Amino acid sequence: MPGIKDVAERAGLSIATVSRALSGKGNVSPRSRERARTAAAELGFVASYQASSLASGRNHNVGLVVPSIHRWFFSSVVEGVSATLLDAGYDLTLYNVSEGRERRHSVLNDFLLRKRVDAVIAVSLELSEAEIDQLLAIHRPIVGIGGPLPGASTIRIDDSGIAEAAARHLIQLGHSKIAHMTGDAAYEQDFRLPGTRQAGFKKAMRDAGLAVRPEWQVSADFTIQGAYANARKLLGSSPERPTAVFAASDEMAIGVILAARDFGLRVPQDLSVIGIDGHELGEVFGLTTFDQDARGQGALAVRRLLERFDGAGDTAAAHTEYPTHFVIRNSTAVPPVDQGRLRG
Amino acid sequence: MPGIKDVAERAGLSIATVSRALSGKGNVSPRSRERARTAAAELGFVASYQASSLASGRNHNVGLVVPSIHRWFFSSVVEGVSATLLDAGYDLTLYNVSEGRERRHSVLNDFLLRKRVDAVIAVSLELSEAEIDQLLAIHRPIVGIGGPLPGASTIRIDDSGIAEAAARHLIQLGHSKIAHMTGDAAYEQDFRLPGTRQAGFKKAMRDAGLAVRPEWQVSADFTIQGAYANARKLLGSSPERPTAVFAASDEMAIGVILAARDFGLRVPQDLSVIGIDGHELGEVFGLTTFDQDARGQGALAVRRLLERFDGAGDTAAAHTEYPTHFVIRNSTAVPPVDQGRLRG
DNA sequence: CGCAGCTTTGGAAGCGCTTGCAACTGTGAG
DNA sequence: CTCACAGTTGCAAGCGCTTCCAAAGCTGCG
Repeated sequence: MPGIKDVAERAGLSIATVSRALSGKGNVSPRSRERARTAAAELGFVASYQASSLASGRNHNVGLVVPSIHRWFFSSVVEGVSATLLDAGYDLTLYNVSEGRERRHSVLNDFLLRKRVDAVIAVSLELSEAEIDQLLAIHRPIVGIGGPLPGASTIRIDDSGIAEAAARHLIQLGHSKIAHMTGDAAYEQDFRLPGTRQAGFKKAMRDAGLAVRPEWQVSADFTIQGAYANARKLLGSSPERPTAVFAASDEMAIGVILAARDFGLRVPQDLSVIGIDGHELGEVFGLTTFDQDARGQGALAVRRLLERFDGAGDTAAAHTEYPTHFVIRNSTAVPPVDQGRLRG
Repeated sequence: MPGIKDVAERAGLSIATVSRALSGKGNVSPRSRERARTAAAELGFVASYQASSLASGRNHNVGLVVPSIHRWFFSSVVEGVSATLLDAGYDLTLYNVSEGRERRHSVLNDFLLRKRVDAVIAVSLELSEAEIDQLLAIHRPIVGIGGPLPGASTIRIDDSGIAEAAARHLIQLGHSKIAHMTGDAAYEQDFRLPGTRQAGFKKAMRDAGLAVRPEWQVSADFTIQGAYANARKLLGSSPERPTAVFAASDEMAIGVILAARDFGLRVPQDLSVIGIDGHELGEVFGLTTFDQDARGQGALAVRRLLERFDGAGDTAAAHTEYPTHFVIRNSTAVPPVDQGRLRG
């Protein structure tokens, strides 16, 4: 395995010059640069990351902390982060902390702190102040996606705003009996997102003078299967059925649609369903949704960091509201004619 | 940020002793060990990975190369690998090479070769001999999951065997008009998996004396939406319809089920569907499938590597066939009574 | 009481790079 | 023709650990 020394010998240059030539930093004559490059290529030399990290303090490695890898949002963010990082020549160290607080704790302490990553991207993870301080203390930029992260830069969509708009869309179609499927308490703890979206929903309802019926506020774990199970309860047991469901994620909206089909309810004729995400499956189900480009959010987070590394960016924590797009397909329509009213 | 020197001073020991005490290697008196630990804890000391890697040659980091992060199989493997690695105190460097050969090439060359990872886990990736040689040349163990990897250890399920068993299950139920949804050519190139499963299917058909009709051999990209689109063509256009579909993955099987529903076909009364995977969504759709524990495969791959690191394992490439379980739910049943035959 | 043989300890030499510094080269202006 | 200066280059000092080695401290047995 060739070292820089071998390259230097072969190129007839000093180690220092080779280092500068290959890294592009410092002044090197075109001639030397060319020689160094050729020699390196011929030997198949690749600089040892540990050595160069140790010497330079830069790792070319960013840590990505996600609460799960199975939810659409998270895997999409990972994809965006990964692609952008790879393009820039950075490694991605993935920390999947799905298994609870304990793992999360050990990740933060034993892994991130080991001076191993240049920066941290935390997705939908609410850290305690102490945890953030720890992270900030090691002098590494942090950017948070999809969750509040006091003291760090964040990228978020306007959760309450689009939730409100989603609900308003249903209301404007004429719905008044609207259910909301929100996220589980387990998620609330970390992400606070369920609450935010729910708040937007409630605001829209209140503004329209509509009642938020507690029995129509259901929750699930953000998965299709979880939402499916609970939507069956919602649609099967209520003496009166909602005419529309606003789900806090596309996966949950799909679960609702599947449950509706089980009961012979047609979407959108009998039941309107709206989600949030822009999941690839939305097309199959004709799902009306707010498209939040999760990949793009991941990519943006990385670009932000790269700017910082280049020294261009300012150190101040910046908060970006990532734009979303309303995608109307055919899972939402005017409510069915009220049977009771017809009869009366 | 405290260094080992600070710990040594505080503990009243030499740097060498502290290093031994904290790493657990070499003889250190219980007293010194205790002192070193306390001092390290008080200072919040964590050894720099780059420094210790440089000095020891061990990185405590394994590279995981996946072709995508969105397919069920891959994200499940990532999950299993991640959890097991984290438990063992290792970092996971993720290389998502979804964007084609070029990216793959650069990952192999510029990233993995940088002496940064202690081992490589390649999922469903077929590497050229040259690429494998390169990997083996840097003296790092490689284990492949779900794909052939000549020269490296592999973990695979019996693809052709379970495909054969799946087809046989349909045949034994009485089906003779069986379609097969296989993977795209794009996947074939790297994974060879579509072909292997297809071979199993064909063998079962041949053994039963049944014809493999080319127009019922369809393919998709392993996604629900891709399979859905092509299943619509299959079920909609054929003059004669198959009574059963064997899909090479659960996600594709689900796509088939959704397409069937669009045509008013009941599963399993009108159409039997069987998949392979053990996808979480299988339950929602009552999908009969072969459960391959993808998480478990990831975990096993890591355990294999850890054994090697501990020096216990032998260097020889080992091939493990990972067990699968047949899960019968209610997407498969006897074929519908043949209308033509009734009339005749 | 002495010594072999063990455990425990610290000194110091790296691991393979980056980079500050000083020396050296070549250029154009004076 | 000389001098100042910018562009190049190499030397050598680290980066923060691990680990070899030799020295020191113990133990127990003859």
